[in-house]
This record gives sequence, C-alpha cells and structure tokens, in this order.
Amino acid sequence: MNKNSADFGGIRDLILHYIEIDDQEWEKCKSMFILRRIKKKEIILSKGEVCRGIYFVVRGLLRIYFIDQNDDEKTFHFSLENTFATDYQSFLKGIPADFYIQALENTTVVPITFEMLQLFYANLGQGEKLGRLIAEDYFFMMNDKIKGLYTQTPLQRYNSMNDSFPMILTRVPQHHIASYLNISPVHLSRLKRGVEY
Amino acid sequence: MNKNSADFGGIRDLILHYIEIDDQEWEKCKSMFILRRIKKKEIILSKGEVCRGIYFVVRGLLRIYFIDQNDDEKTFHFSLENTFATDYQSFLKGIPADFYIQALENTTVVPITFEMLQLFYANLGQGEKLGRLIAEDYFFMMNDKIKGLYTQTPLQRYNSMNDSFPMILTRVPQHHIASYLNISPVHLSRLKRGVEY
DNA sequence: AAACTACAATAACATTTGTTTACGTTTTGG
DNA sequence: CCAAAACGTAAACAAATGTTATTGTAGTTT
Repeated sequence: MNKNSADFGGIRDLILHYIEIDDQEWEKCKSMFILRRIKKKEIILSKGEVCRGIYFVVRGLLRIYFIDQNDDEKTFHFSLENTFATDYQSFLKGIPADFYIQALENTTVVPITFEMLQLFYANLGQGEKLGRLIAEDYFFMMNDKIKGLYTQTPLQRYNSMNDSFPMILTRVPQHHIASYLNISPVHLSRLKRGVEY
Repeated sequence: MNKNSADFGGIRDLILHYIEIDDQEWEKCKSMFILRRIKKKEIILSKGEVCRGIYFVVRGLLRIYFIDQNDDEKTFHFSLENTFATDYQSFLKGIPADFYIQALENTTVVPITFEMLQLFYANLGQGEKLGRLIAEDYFFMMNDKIKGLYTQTPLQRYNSMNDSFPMILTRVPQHHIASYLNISPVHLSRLKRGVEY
C-alpha cells in the first residue's frame, strides 16, 4: 500500500455491493473520505447532539447504546469492521440523537457526512439507488432484530450472537452483551452456567 | 365521487408527502391501482409464501404477526387506514415471508406489486427517491419500536398504544394487544387492573 | 331460543428475571 | 509495580411475568 494513499478499507467493495460505480466516480468519492481515529472508551455521539456522520468502521469496534429511564445503558448494536455505526434517524432528519456511540477498542472510521451523501445522490449515476438500498438493508437488520426479540429467549439470542457479530463474545465485556440481550449481567451469568431452579 | 372513478383513499397525498409528482405521472400511477376487498379474519399472506404486495389500507384494519417456536402468535404491527402492510423483506427480496397478514375487520386495500414499484422507479422523475424515503420511514418506525421494547415497561407501552394506533384499543381484541406488547393476555389484564403485589 | 364460541377477568401457583451483596480475579492507570 | 477500578460468578431473596383453571358475559350459529 502506497503511503500517500489512505486505506479506506472495504468501503469501495461495499458501495460496489449496492450499485455500479466507475473509476471516475470512485475518485470523486475517495477525495472526500478521511480517516478518523477514536480512542478506546471515547464517545463520539451523545444523546441530544445531532449525529453528523455515518461512521464506516475500518478497524476496531463501536457500540451504539442508549440510556433508559433508570439510567441503565442498553446496548443497541455493535459495529464491527466493514460495517456502519450511526444514529440514522438523527443523521437523516437532523434531529437530536437518542443514541450514544462509543469506541470499545481503539478504532479507525471513515465518517460520511450528510453533505457528502447529498453529493453522492446528486453526482453518482445510481446515488439515490444507493441510498435506498442502504436504508433497506438497515431496515432488514432492524426487522431481524425485532423478530429475535419477540421469538427467542435470552439464551437463544446469546447463542446466536456469534452469528450476528463474529468473535464479539471475546472482544467485549460480558455486561455489554447482557445489555444487548436486555437482561441483567447477573442473569446472563446464570444462563451461561445453565442453572437449575 | 364519480361512480367510475375508484377512490384510492389517501395514496396520492401520501406520495406527495414524499416526492413531487405531476398530474400526468399521477394518471400513470392511478391506472395501475386496483381495489381489493378482504373479509374479516381472512389471511392474505402466510409464512413461506412470497409477499407479492405492499398493501395500502383504504378502509379497515390489518394485523401483521408471526408465530414463534411455541406456536404462539406474536403481533408485530397493526396497519390502520392510510398506512401500509407488507412483509417488506419478503417483498423486496422475493424470499419466503416470515409474517402473516390478516384482516381484523372487513378491509379495502390497494395492492402495490413489485412490478409496479419498478415502474415507479423507472418512470417517475423522483421514483428512486420515493423508494428511499419509504424505506427510511419504515426504518424509523422500526427504530422507535425497538427503542420502546428496550426502554419501556409493558404498561408504559400499553399506555402509549393509542398514540401509535389511534382507537386501536376499542377496535381489536385485547389478546392481540397483549401479543403486540409481548406479554400474556392474563398479564395484560392484571396490569390494567393495577394489581398490587 | 339454545348451543356454541370467543373473550376478558380473576385466583393460585410456577417460572423467569431482577436486585443486592459478597468475593475473588483481572484489567487499568498512575 | 502497586493501588484502584472493573469485571464475572455466586447465593439469597424480591419482583415480574407466565400458566392453568374457572367463571361470567357477549357475540354467533344453528
């Protein structure tokens, strides 16, 4: 890798997965990308702020969570390498975020701003289509998530976490897993043990 | 209302809410619309079938649900007048549906097929944008739904049902409400009573 | 009108999940 | 390297929620 050409990870592959984009268009996109480094535990979005980016994770791991009425953190999503993290509603509507986004490891992201997205829509031949397909994919993820919440027990969801988030169980503290499963850390510990009542 | 011009309810207003569309474009759309009547209790989509339409509810009420591992129905969504019902994932991907869609009242819908949607994308000036905005709105709904599931108690969610679905509590049997809240009918009855432990 | 069905409420009991506290280990920060 | 903080497990108990069974009412069907 040339030292002067930043490595934007799998972004191009990801775009190509959605739409056709030629070299000239890619150069236009690439000129807008920058890398941003985030230290472990750093919070890059807090509730009440407007989310100014879709963060494409090149390396590291982000956690999206919110805080409920009892001041408990509820982990909503983990963003691994080559996936996105954002408060999409805040980002798209320009309204205050409900979510927090925090790095659980030292992390490198490519931020995509709202302005950049508008340029994609306007200047890429299939820009609107890209936006539609991304929104649809985000929707599918939510759809699956809700189905899991309704149909699976906490233990079943725990056991399928490795499918949704490869290696997640070895990368993040267990209490974050518990909050993702919407159960207490103590209870998750019990479930893993296979306790009898 | 002219007897020969079907009433497609608020569809045009809904499209206009998302994009600009001129009279000529609207005539093209309208010529594709038909009305379909669904009898109370009729099921128009079952798990395993491919969902062939986005159903715009002109009058009546649809229920979207799925069946969990214990053969219990879990109500996922109610579609009131001037809103949609579909298994969006099945519809867009052409894969077998996870959901069932059932009429809880005698209902009139305008089905929008996948082929019609492609024509919209291709022939409406802002067709792709329409698709993107619809996907985004669907996403926002899911987003709010998940936030509710994580942060609110069943009773809180019960009390806000009238906001999400006006008059729903007087229109559908209570056990469907309970399944929407993901609690048992017996427990919902208890919560309403405000039982002390 | 009678029989049947769906529905809601209630009580009693069982199961799941949360809370608190304690303890030992690991990780982190200075 | 040391002290402090974070973390996971465990046990005991409390609270929330599910299950089953019963009853009464209202709506449907015959």
